[in-house]
Amino acid sequence: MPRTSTTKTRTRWGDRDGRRRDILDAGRRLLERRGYQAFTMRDLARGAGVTAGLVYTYFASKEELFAALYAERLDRFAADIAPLCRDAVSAEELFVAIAGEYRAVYQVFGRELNVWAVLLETGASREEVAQPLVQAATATLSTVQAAIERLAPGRRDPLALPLLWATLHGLCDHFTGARHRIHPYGWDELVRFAARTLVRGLTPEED
Amino acid sequence: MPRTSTTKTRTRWGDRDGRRRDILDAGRRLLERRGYQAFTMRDLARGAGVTAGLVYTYFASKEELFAALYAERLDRFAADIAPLCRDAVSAEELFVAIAGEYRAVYQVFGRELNVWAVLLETGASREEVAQPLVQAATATLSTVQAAIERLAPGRRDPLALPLLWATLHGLCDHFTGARHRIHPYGWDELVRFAARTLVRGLTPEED
DNA sequence: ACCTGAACACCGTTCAAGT
DNA sequence: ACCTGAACACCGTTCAAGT
Repeated sequence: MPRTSTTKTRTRWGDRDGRRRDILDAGRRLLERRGYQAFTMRDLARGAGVTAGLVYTYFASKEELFAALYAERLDRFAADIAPLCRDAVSAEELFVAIAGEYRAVYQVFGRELNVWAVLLETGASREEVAQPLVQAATATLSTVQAAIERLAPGRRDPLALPLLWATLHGLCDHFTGARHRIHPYGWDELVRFAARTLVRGLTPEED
Repeated sequence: MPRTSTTKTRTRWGDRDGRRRDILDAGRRLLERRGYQAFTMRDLARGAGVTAGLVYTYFASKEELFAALYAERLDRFAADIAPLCRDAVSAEELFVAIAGEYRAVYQVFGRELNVWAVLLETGASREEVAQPLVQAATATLSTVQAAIERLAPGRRDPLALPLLWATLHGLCDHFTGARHRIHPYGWDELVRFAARTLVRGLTPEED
């Protein structure tokens, strides 16, 4: 076939799995390029080579499609940080490394919907939508928890993990948008400072 | 006039200041009751006793109306925390107290648009919209900064304030939505823990 | 059975026409 | 000059009709 390598072979009529992938791929592409706003079901359909109406036989709503994309991304995030958690030599370095990965997720997904916010709001009524998100989040957290226990053998408060997560979230949000007008500090600088401060604050007295 | 006290006197034809207030009041009411989503310009107009079209002679867009409401709320926030900053006896208590006030703001405004995010995105093109927001934010920050200097006379890193703010933001976001599914800790518990951890982490070595 | 394309209800926004 | 109400362009979603 005289096609350039970038041109995908067309999904066959009736290939539900392939079609579903096409839709998710188009969704991811659109989300990364243009963000959730200016993300139209008609654009999505065009990107996937189908009609808007058809998308609704694969996903019940725009929100559920978004949740599916989110779950996929969180799985990749969990896979990305697993080696970091395994190999990190200090809690401070681990925090900084995870922050970088989390920021990439946040820039695409964080603004409109956040990791857990989807869960109950749509999840209360449709458990099968929330479940992959809960699972990815839980897996991520236990990976990090294991690393914390390895790096900080001393007694560690169970509240530490939620606090670290909230801080990470706040830092990402702080650098999405236009904070530059309020303070002049950059991402690297503030994340490093946060890591140092938190590690120091969480380390037991007899340091 | 045989009117109940809850019935406002109708704004006179041509009273631009009164009309503007009516629109802002209706907007605030709608925002607090139903949130930004399900906030319709037609509902807003009905709440203010006017037509949707008229709103656009007072505010250039839904977003600018929202920014105006936000600025008003931030001014109230700044006024609310001023006495807290003046009277606080410890940095930990101050953090907890401010967190409570900030959460109230966040629950209405935080989800869709955050304090600074509006600034540049709409602000780059329309400075007069961004300016009140920047001003309210700056005023708030300097109030807090003064309190920090009073409570912690030792050398204090300038990065502390941005970190505290990001953490606050992250905590609020963490408790807006459905985090309950991931961890069992409550707001009071986690905020208290965050306050203790941050104060400890920010206090110079020779403690 | 998968899939299309027209339609529906609704949104933010504009603007000629009223007073 | 302030204000209305109809209209415009567009959105998410549905559904009869095609293959």
